[in-house]
Amino acid sequence: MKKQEGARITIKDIAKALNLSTATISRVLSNHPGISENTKKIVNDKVKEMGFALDPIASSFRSKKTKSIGVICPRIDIDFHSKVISGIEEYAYKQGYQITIFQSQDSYTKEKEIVHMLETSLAAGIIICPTLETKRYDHLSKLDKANIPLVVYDRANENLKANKVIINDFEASYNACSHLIQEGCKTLAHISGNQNVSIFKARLAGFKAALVDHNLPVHENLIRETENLSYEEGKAQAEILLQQQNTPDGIVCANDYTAAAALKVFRNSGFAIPEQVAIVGFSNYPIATIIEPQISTIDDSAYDMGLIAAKILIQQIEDKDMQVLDYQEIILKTKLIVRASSDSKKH
Amino acid sequence: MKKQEGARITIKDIAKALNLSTATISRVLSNHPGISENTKKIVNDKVKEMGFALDPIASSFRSKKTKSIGVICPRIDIDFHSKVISGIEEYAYKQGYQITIFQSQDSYTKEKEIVHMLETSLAAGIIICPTLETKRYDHLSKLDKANIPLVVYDRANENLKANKVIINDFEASYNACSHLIQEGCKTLAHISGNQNVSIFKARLAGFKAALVDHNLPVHENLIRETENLSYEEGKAQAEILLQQQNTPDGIVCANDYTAAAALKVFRNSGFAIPEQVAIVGFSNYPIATIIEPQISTIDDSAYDMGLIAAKILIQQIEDKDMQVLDYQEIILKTKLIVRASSDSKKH
DNA sequence: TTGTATGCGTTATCAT
DNA sequence: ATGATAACGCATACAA
Repeated sequence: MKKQEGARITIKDIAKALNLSTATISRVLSNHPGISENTKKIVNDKVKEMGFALDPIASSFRSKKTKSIGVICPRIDIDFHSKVISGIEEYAYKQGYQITIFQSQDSYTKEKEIVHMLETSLAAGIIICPTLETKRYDHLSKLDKANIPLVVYDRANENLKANKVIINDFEASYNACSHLIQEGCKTLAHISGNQNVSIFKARLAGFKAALVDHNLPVHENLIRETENLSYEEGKAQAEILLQQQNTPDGIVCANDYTAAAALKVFRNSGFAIPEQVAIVGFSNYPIATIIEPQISTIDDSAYDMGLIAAKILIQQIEDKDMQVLDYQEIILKTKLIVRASSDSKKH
Repeated sequence: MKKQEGARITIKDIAKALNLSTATISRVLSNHPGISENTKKIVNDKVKEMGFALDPIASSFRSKKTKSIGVICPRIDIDFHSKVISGIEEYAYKQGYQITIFQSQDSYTKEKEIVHMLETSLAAGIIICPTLETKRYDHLSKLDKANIPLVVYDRANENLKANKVIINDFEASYNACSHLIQEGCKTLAHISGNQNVSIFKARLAGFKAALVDHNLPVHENLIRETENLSYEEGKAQAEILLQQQNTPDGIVCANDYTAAAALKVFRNSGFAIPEQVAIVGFSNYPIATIIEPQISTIDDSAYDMGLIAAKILIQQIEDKDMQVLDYQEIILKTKLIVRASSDSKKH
């Protein structure tokens, strides 16, 4: 009886065609040792000839291993996260892994739900940027027991023991502030992000430390917290700064949207940028080079962060037996990019 | 003998605990008709009590169906695509589907490779924005035979028979141009995208049609094609426009980056915006409201596009039996957003 | 309404 | 170096 039209070609068909056992075919296909070069060749040839491909589902089912990496981020359509994911995808694809993406919408409940689902669906590993709400980490720590490797990126709380890929927000912000001081600023302001989030706390701390180290006063009234670092919030806070007695001559912003907003508010009020007020942003968004004057900023290497997160995750997936003893913590270098908004020489 | 610690709970365990057959458990779990309310209840209770969840891999293996939607786009870290994907993810997640993401990097070869892989991995369906290089569509049309529903978004070639979610680029561009004409512009320019791509062809065609319909001349020397609609290319083309005898008093740009560039070039050369040159962009990028003056643009409803793509895909996945006869083509409404760059009244 | 039995395609164990 | 065969967890055809 002829094989039904359209039916899937299986390992059995290859075995039959070559008078070999399915075991041998399987071994060739997964590069097991102890197969003669000759059979390797004839099997591979036949596989190509018949256009055969392993059924990844059957394979996963039997081996209890998948090639699928779960990625959880607050939202995909935020520039930073989409760049990270782009880096993850590119590396993972080359290594034969697929990435499955989830948006937590910054909801802790949803994050837990997604993690649990990935656990039961046998994800090979998980890469996550935890929500702003996440304070407890049980759902993540228990992945260890389930033998699912985990990498946290960007928002890495110190209470969570896990592999981490982060940037040194403290240092980056310290450098940004020091740069403004070197440009001659004396009265410095900071437009900050949500202070419940470690990275924004670190940026504020770096800002303050730079002031202290350079013997400049910390003006608490010039430290303005925002919730989401949106352009609108930046505008509102910049307007408050404008009304202070001690108007700042330098502003370190926790992202480029708020930097753009501050720039606009101060320029519209007649301040020369950077002569009277110098401004530095954070993250190197596209707008930073489109705004006039162009905004000095910190390159946060989002793409690299994704690439490296994928790299250490896959390394752990494939070295599962060899017991990785310590969690890795990769701190990526940031780079201060000086542009017209803070560079008196260029202006 | 006690069940081994850490071993997965299966349907069998539930069956044993309740003195029912695995078939019954399976039926309850997949909501089959013809199960008494009573057994439904005791099974569901036990399932909760034991913290059981179906093994999705085993389930897929057996039923030959997955809950995984493949999404292929040129790059994730492009604002438009990340918004579309965000929409896809949100809808799909609610319906119990996962999305697996791939970047084609605008390579036709890679696109084919990915599609083929999704075919063998039994994707429940595929959502794709084809590459700029894609001219042949065999790899996509044959998904029909494999019984994998397909939805194409944004770049939908007329040669490809498939479900499509697109915007009316012709109309959007026509409206943008007509708007400038109503504002009093007589000499209109267009900074266009790659003319091998249908949507950019349509935007140019819409631009021209508006001119013709309003009895204005089409100046071929004022139609400037770019490869990627980047800010830099926009600048270069704007500078060329500046040197023409017939300097334009209105520019329709195929995206907001080139619009921002044109705005900058013309303003730096002493032109008043919008009084001497009015400008309209396309896509409503974040920069459009940050640049000064703010840029008029077209809202391309990227998020909705993703949402709807997911919706019609899942509908087809679940109605597979009922033979969807025709391909759907959804054309989303666009909206002209008038801002200072083209609105003489507001200025 | 429920139970029995089979097999999906692959990998892994044990043999040879 | 290769073969025979069991087993993974579930869904379904068929039986009762």
